[in-house]
Amino acid sequence: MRAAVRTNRPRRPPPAATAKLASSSRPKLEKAQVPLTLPLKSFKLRLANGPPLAPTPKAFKSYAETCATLLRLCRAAATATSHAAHASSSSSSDRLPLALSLHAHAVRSGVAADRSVASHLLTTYAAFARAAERDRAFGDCVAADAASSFTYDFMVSEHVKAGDIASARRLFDGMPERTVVSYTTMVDALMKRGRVAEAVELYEQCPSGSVAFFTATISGFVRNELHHNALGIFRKMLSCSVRPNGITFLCMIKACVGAGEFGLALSIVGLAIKSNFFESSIEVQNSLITLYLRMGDAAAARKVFDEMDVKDVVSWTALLDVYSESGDLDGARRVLDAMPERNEVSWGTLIARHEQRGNAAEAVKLYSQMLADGCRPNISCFSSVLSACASLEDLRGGARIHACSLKMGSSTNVFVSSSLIDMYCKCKKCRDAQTIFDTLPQKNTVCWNSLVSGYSYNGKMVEAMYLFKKMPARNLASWNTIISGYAQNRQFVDALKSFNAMLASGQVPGEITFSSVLLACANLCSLVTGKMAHAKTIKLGIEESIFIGTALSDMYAKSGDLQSSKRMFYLMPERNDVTWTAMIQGLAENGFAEESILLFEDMVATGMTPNEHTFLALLFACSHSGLVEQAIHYFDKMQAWGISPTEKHYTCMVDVLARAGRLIEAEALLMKTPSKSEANSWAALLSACNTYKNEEIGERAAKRLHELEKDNTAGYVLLSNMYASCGRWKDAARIRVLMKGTTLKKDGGCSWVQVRGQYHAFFSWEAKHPLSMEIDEILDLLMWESSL
DNA sequence: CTAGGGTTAG
Repeated sequence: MRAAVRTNRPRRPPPAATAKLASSSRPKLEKAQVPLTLPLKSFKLRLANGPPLAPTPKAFKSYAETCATLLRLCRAAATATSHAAHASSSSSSDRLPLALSLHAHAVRSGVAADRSVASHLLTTYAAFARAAERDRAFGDCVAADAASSFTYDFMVSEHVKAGDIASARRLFDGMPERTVVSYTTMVDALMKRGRVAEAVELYEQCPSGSVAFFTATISGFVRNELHHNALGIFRKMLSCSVRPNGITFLCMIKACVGAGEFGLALSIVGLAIKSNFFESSIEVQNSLITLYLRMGDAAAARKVFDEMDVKDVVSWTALLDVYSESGDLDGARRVLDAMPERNEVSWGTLIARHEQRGNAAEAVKLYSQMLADGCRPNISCFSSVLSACASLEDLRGGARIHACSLKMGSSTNVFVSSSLIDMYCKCKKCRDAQTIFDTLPQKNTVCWNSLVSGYSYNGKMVEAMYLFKKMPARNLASWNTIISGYAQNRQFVDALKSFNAMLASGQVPGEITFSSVLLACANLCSLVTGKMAHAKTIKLGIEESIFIGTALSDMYAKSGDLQSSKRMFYLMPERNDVTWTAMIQGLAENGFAEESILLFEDMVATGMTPNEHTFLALLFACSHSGLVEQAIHYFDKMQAWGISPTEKHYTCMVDVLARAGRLIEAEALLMKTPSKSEANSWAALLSACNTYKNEEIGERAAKRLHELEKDNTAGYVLLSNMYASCGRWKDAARIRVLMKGTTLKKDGGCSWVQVRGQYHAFFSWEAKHPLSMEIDEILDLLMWESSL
């Protein structure tokens, strides 16, 4: 069954083309083929007898009309061949020489300057894809003052079709009188290229309006995600008493969906039904499926689909998305298999949904199935599957798709190349990403952002900043990329510097910006900067956002201002699991273990589901306050909730047991740890063995620690300390010598304060601060005073 | 010569 479909597909044109062919081109083709031979033959005969003169104006007119009709027949033959492959190619190829001789003949007999003949000549050459002759015919037409509005309209649209907007615009500007049709063509072309401002200017200049003109403007705004502007145009259109048609309704449903104006959408659907544009248009019905889907009413969407008389690939694909959106990807797959025919959009939808939900492997698998089904991937498809490869760090798969996009000529598309840059960077191939970037003929801000983000992902902040500075244009995402890049690489001071540069540049920060900025403030314990950021969120009116609220509460807690942290937490209009976890963690880190545990119980009481991070914060609280029994209780409870402990949970548990001196239990738990790679757990145990002077377990722990991490300095220090504490000085010294031999340097502690915007750092292993002498003196003084 | 605007995925 599937095999039959597969073999048929490449031969069959896409459904949209079929519909178009059926409605417009095919009747034309038949009309052209029947009378084609007869008049042309008689005309050839007349040509052979020499050009007839046109003695009376009436004869001249009829001769010109004949000429025009014949040229129309020639053109019809040309368009018929280019539209349908099954039309006999021989019949059209001999039409071009005929058209050429007709042209010559028309010139000789002086009818070439006839408006009708001139425009037919033009359209004939265009249909034969003879751009040079077309332009010459147009020039002659203008010179002979035979250029009608249609001629200009036609040429403007020819330039637009060729992608030459500059020429189209020049011609449009030079038109003796601009028509609504040309306004429509220009507005549409500019909108499709994202040049909204220029399009709007033309829209406002246009003195009148037609359905197509208003609809093109609406569609342009929708395309550029300016949905509310689209709604405004619709109102304007109605106030000009221009009646919307099926296409207008289609665009308006899209506009309402984009703007989230569902009520309005439904009344527009009502209007479409009343004016009979609903039943007659499969497209309007298809867009209604998506409308209900976006409204969250899957049942209604399904009902629309079921009640449709005629369904096409688009209807089926929309249904497929109804299943994907509700999370039923298996159901979506069943729809795909049940579809009478599939196209690249159907596959692409399923691939994209899998990719978005984190099923990257499935997305890649579906991609190969799509190829096997005979569908050619398009831009969005490449983009989704490359993102999937990026998250899988699948360099081989990604490179294969890169090769495929190269073959199909899509690799230089900005969407595809941004995904390629991202994919290579995630696979740690920054050089390849850079090469792709360098060879791009035109790049947009997204391409730049991808590479900047790629370098910061690989910890190369110098390169990232170099690129960032070179960017021709920066948007909010660019600033977010560089700021979060610094924050992720723990260069918090640089993150704040970039934030200040952002504000100075006039770019308004967004929620994502603040989450990085507040993270930086929290880690620098820079309460003053954090408060300033807080003030900015209030000014921007985003302090009520759940992300901002959580980040603020976290920042205050990490900076030690628990009062403010709690106030933020309790004032938040809504909280999620992350919010609760941050507060529980904040209390725990500041030593309020009991309060932390109470808050956890509150969280559960409100019906919120704790996640693995919540339990980690809770166990952390217990371990820092020596609440052994509680820790054991919550560790068991966590598993009852269906959350399996990670290495970090085990580390916390080992720590709390070991600190309480329950070394045997701690070691037993550690042996049960599924992944035995967590060196910190063994270090915690070793440290406790040091405190409780247990050499036997201590030596085993040290051995494991050494196996796991040869370069783990902490292990050496702990072991050495343990020997020292037991009085085994020789062993202690041996470890110290070993450390020196491995050129290991003991990691030291570091603390800092911020004074008038300047950071002062103090290291445990060396006195580096230039004022350390003075500081020590003051410290002595303070200690002496407090001892009085 | 009756144009010019279009449904599904990202």
